[in-house]
Amino acid sequence: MELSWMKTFVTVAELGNFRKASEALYVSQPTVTVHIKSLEKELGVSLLERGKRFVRLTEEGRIYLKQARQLLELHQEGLKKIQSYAQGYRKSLKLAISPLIADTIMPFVLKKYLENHSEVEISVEIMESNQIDDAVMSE
Amino acid sequence: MELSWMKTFVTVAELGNFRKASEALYVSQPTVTVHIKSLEKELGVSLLERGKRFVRLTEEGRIYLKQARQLLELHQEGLKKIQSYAQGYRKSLKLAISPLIADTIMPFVLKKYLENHSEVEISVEIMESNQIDDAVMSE
DNA sequence: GAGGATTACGGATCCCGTAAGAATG
DNA sequence: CATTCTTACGGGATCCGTAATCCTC
Repeated sequence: MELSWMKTFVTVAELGNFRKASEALYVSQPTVTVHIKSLEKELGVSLLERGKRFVRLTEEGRIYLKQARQLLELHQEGLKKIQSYAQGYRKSLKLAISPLIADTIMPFVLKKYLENHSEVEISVEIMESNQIDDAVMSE
Repeated sequence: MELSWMKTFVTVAELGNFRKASEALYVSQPTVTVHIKSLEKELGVSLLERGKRFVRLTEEGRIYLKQARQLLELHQEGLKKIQSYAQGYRKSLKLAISPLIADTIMPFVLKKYLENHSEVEISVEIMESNQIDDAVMSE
């Protein structure tokens, strides 16, 4: 299942016209036909009713349109999320430290850090040094 | 963007192992490698950290895993919804009728119908006969 | 004949599996 | 040398655009 098929379908549904959709998506008209057919074949239902001089959604098409929109939306969100993260944005930081450090150095270091990174959410777990290795490995 | 890549990724993440994933998905091991690489390339981030003797999610991977799961779930729901509909299940019925009918025949017919189809949700719109044609055409 | 969708078709690309390679323990 | 992931490679399928066809106005 190819997401671009859904995008094509949604575009056709919105523009009500294969040619306009092909222009909006910068592909040829036959490609639109093929995308729609592929989608219909994979779903096993007919999504668009090809009238004489118009294209209309079938009831199945109307139902699936909602789904496809949600899916594409979710996908876009995912892309955004993952890429903003990759660009360096962080919102949480997990720390595992030994009891000794936790009582002595850490409070001071943490205070300093948060002064400069107030947007970062920090969670601290206190455990023995020899457990930290495993904890990190197993995330 | 191919949904099967996400499926492969989720499977690898769950099984923590390319080979096991390949067996679970009934594909060869290289195919798993390729799917993951394709996904990583398209997202522009590294999802899995290939250790010497293990495979682990990167932070990006952890974030995207949630997304991918949601997306696949949504997709499954969509398939189910559309196919149960195609099998004949209906839950709503829209009617457009003229004022005269609405006052005379319709109430009786509707009552009868609902006695036998209690699961169907009906919405009635009253409009002039000559408008009904256009309304149906434009859905 | 203009406009819009489908079908036909050819070349480029992609996809998957097999085989070989690399790295680890 | 057993296990596991990656790279190489070849044949088949797929994908897209151009061109031709169909159909309606």
